[in-house]
Amino acid sequence: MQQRSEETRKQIVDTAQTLFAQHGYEATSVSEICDAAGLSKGAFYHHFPTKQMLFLELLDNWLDRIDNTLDQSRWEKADIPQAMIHMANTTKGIFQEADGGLPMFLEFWSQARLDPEIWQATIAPYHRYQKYFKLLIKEGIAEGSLKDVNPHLAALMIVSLAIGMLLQYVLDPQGENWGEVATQSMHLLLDGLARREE
Amino acid sequence: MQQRSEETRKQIVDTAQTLFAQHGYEATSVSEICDAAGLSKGAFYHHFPTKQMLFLELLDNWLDRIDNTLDQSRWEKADIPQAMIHMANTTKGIFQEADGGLPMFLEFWSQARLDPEIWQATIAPYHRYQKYFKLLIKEGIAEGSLKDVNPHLAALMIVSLAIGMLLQYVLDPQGENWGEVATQSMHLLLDGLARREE
DNA sequence: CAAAACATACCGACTGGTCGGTTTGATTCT
DNA sequence: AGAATCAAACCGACCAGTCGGTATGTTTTG
Repeated sequence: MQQRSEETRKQIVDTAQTLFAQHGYEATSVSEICDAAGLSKGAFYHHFPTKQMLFLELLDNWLDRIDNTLDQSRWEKADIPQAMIHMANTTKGIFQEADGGLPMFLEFWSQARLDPEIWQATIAPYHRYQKYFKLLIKEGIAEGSLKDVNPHLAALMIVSLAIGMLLQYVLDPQGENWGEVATQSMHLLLDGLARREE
Repeated sequence: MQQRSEETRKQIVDTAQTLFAQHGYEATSVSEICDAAGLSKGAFYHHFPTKQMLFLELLDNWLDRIDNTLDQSRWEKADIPQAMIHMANTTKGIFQEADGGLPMFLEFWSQARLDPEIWQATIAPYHRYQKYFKLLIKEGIAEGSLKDVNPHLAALMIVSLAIGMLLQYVLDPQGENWGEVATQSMHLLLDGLARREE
């Protein structure tokens, strides 16, 4: 019993993931998901209270995968700048992890920005990343590998860069080798653009 | 006669701008726009072929205003880094220029990303900005105020930063003084984060 | 058998867009 | 001047279809 139930649930999630990525959240109807999954609407609403809740599950899955990817590159590096560069390297994986699903997250979020409940679910992880990098930079300053910059500001910058690149990746996936761009950007950010007097 | 027509058209555009910003693009129906504008659906479709086309007009208006804002800070420059910082200063104005309308652009774009025609209308200005900054950086390198970095890459970074901050501004307008953050970030980007051996 | 799992038929609300008709205001004709 | 004319501007009832969600029935499973 539980066996079949879980399979069905997984089937719904997987199918929805694919269709959302393909046509977007709004453009994909519950009926379409059911048809493609070879199930009925009854089955769908047996497993999920609303379409939104199904989506939130997808969102959580994705955030979890990001967290894992990010944490992995945290521990092996002794030096903060190196850790940051390594993180930039993993960006490509994060891009692909979403597997074309990024636009749908964006769409969903922009739709649900007025719903307080959904709003919390989306903004919380964002603040988490902000704090994460702030801490990282503080460590870097403490260990002397980074300048004595404003950690909060620097963290905002890094998050901005990440978000900006994610968005551009969505916009134009083929236009650039975004994984490479992420890595090089981190180097550039660490070194600075302006010529120094020597 | 033409007098009235233009007033009506403006009325539609203004009302739509407000409602889209308030509730989003999809969530705002044509009927709602008509009601709020004190007009009929017939009037609406007399002036605009589709809801999408009305939106594209709003988009164009906004892009024009950005271009103007950006170009203004271009000519008084003495030195490329200074011009870049000055541009970062104007970011705040660009944020406010959209006046709560940013989410709707995002939503619309994420919805219409599969429509080739709309796609062109949205991606073209984006590429324009990329080239604009690339050129700026080349000039900076030529005049010796910038390091000999990869101009394309640096331009991508700046655009990424801008996009990322725009998005975060949308996400959390009150959370930070984003105008100030933009300015400081540009300084940080020019100087770099990493401590130099001296 | 009871409860969970799934299917089917259906609902009410709402959508963008259409269409035949009416109003308006400037132009032309007498 | 004033009546006739005509096209642009505007109205609003009305599609044809979609949507998320529900109520009720049927099958499967422990």
